[in-house]
Amino acid sequence: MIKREKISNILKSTNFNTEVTVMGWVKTFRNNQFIALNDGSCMNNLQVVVDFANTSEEILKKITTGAAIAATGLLVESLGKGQSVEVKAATLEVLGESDAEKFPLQPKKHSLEFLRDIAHLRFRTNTFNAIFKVRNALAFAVHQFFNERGFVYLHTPIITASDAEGAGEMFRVTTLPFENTPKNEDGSIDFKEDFFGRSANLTVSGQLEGELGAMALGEIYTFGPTFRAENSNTTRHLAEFWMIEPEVAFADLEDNMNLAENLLKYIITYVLKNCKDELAFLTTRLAEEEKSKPQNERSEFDLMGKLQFCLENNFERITYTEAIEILKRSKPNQKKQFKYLIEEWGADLQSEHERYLVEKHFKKPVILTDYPADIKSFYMRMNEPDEQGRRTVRAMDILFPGIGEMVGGSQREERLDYLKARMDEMHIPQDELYWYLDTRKFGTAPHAGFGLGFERLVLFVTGMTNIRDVIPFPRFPKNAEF
RNA sequence: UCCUAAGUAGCUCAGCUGGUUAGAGCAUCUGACUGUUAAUCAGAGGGUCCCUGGUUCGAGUCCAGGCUUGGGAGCCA
Repeated sequence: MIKREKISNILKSTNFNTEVTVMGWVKTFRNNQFIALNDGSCMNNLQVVVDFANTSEEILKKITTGAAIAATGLLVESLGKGQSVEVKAATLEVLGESDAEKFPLQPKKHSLEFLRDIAHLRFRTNTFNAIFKVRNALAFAVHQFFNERGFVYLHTPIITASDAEGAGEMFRVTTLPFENTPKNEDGSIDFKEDFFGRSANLTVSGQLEGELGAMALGEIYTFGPTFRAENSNTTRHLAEFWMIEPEVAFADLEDNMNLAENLLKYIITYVLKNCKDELAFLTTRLAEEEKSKPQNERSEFDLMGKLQFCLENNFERITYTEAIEILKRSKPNQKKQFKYLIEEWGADLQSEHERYLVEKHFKKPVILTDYPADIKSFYMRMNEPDEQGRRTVRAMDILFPGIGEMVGGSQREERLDYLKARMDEMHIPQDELYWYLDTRKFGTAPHAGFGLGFERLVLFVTGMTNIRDVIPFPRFPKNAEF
């Protein structure tokens, strides 16, 4: 194929009157003369000027929105106002036609709901072009951050046999037939006949395996798909999502919080530096959207301002107990505006409470630590009971404005006897997790880690509000199209 | 799963207290124009009113059930 010039390069070029070949998809064709051409290399379009008097009617008719074309001609300074350069097409080839009556994208605003229905084509819009460029940059920044610090990128399994983690409903993995399924004498399914010789599921977290790696490699992280079969219908849950899970040996909760905060700030800095056009576009997009909201619901920062603010300020770090005190004294609690009123220590925080802390009280990201043991997982390190005998664990959740829980993590319980006691208490079978317990038997050490929901990060950075719009092909209840 | 709103042309939406042939803007098609920026002007075509039942002389409109979607809640990342 003829070597094409990327539009991103051409728009920056000043090599006027040289011949170039460009290939891309037609956004609009105005006045039978002007093609707005996009090849995905950047957000902006290149104007290709067609000499319609000397171009066959047959070709002109095929230059429709969505068609793929190749154009060769001189790069010149634009005569028109909206752009600095343009290509005067000497030859024009239609690579792939696009029936204008059937192509669903028009040169106008489409609702995000409609675009979700045509997720296979929504990449061709400015908005999704920007979102997936930013998503890519975020992913790259994650790897760069950890690589610079000597972390090992560990590939934990996607299929797991343990269903003891309690992190949520799991998708079953099986090759057993749906009919005449082999049964045990008691009528239950005989998984010995199944592919793995036992029941298997898609992973809900790589943490336990990650800990095994950290207890030898020192510092590891995972970054892969995660699956939850919860019937969650919200703007911040997916059945298939990507999670980043670092795990660090010889680290406590303090180190863990520092790592998470540094990671988030590093990534945001990277994107501010490397995705200027995309963030500028998304900032404008969000501002437009905010215009339709009532004044009191609009945010005080625009998207860029919000990201900048996040970098310039330390995340607020408070304990659960302190948070409860703040919430108890808060106006919405005293005026009984909360749906769930905060009355006593031990209550799980509802999202209205988290939002109050983050969006009203502190107005910045908040790290909540030391939750009551009763509402947290078995593997979190137990604190000494306080003077009132209340038990807490060394957990931390990082809450972001508009997103809620972005990060959930903890210092891990490294003391074998404590861990076993907790597992018994929570009815987690020790024999199934013998391999996990082995790390505490042989050379146990303090360690800590967390899980960062990648799509939630993309939401925050792009200013989008529905998690289904920041992953190419979202999976959620009743939907696995594409 | 619960609460709530919605589903009408390719898209966004109007359609009153049930009434004759269901509308608009954009898109599409045809023609005009030709340095346009979501081009402009004139005309034309385009409908399983989400599905299944029911009430009624008559249902886009009312009732019941279902499906899907948006928003909120729960589960969580």
